[in-house]
Amino acid sequence: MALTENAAAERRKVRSDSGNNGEDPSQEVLTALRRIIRATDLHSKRLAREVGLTTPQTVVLQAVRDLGEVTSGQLSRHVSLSQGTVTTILDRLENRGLIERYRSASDRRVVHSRLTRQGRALLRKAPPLLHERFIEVFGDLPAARQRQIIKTLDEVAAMMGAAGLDAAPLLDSGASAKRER
Amino acid sequence: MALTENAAAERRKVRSDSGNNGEDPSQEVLTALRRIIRATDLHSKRLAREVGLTTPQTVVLQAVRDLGEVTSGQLSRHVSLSQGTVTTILDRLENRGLIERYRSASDRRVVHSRLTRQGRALLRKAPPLLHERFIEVFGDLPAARQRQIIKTLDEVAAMMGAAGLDAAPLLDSGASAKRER
DNA sequence: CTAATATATTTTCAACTCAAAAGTTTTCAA
DNA sequence: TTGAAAACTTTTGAGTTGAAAATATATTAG
Repeated sequence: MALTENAAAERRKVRSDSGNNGEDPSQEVLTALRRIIRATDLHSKRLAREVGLTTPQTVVLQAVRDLGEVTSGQLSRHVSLSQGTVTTILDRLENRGLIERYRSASDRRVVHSRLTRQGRALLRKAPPLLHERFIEVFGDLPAARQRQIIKTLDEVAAMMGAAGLDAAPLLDSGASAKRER
Repeated sequence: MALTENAAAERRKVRSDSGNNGEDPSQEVLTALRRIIRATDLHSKRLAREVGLTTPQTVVLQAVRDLGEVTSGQLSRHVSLSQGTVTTILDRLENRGLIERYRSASDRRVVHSRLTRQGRALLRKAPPLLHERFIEVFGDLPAARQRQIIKTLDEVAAMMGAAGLDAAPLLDSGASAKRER
């Protein structure tokens, strides 16, 4: 009996809900993410043109700098990219003489990477990995707001199932313990 | 005395030199974004395996459904992808018989796309564009928190320069001089 | 009417990305 | 010792991505 009225009421509620086009909230998340991803792509292409290094190349190069003699597996976990992806990026960096690769003497399966002099020099010119406007605007926010944003982004990453991937490498910084081989 | 003006300079000074231990907040944003982007990539690959449509393909297909007879330029703006990208995705969808393309009779430069029966059928199986876990967890959050998250993501997108990028840069010459036609 | 210009799309190019398969080397068990 | 299994890395295959060049068509100035 009251079914039709309930349906009508529900529709009315949905339609008048917010100023926007009655979008499902997940949809809005998706749209926002797509714009963020596109912005990072555009920025990366611009860096490639102006500085000669894309964002992923820079991230990997910095990781090589920070981790020292490092295997591609460690790199892969550190920068959140698959092993194959890291290999192709290292290929390019090696071809340009920015890094060197060599097999470990003790275990010839593993391949170490390290910066060359040129890689170190190029890295000093430090291409900014985020849009300048972002760095500027973000840096002007109150510290509390900055933390909120980071926390929200981490939450979203966790909700998307990205949590476990970097759990292991947390040891990287602390695992300087005793790893004798 | 110049202290207030040095705020910006101080911000920039926060670049750590050799091991970036200090965890500059921008760096944390970058890391979170990379994990989010990776999660969306992984999800897209999984969809491709299980449903036969990647995320971008689904997004474009849905846009064709929602916009009706649509040009690739309109699609490009609607889904936040470059024109060339949209073309390659439409190529794939067309090859599989999910859409049709045909030139406009009135202006033969423009190409319209529309769903085929099969495209419509496949869309009804609606592959979820976000990780199920995300949809579930996100949906359980209070509505106010959901809105906060969306607002934060939109803010981040805007800070990265992704806000009005679609239309504006196309009119680079003359800067919005209005001309009667 | 013709040439220049503008508009819409596609093509080309280089890079990124992951999964899965393939290739090496090491370790371990029988 | 000899296989088999495990551990690492690279290769392969398919798809996404944007910039810039190339095409095709339309519009406009002279």
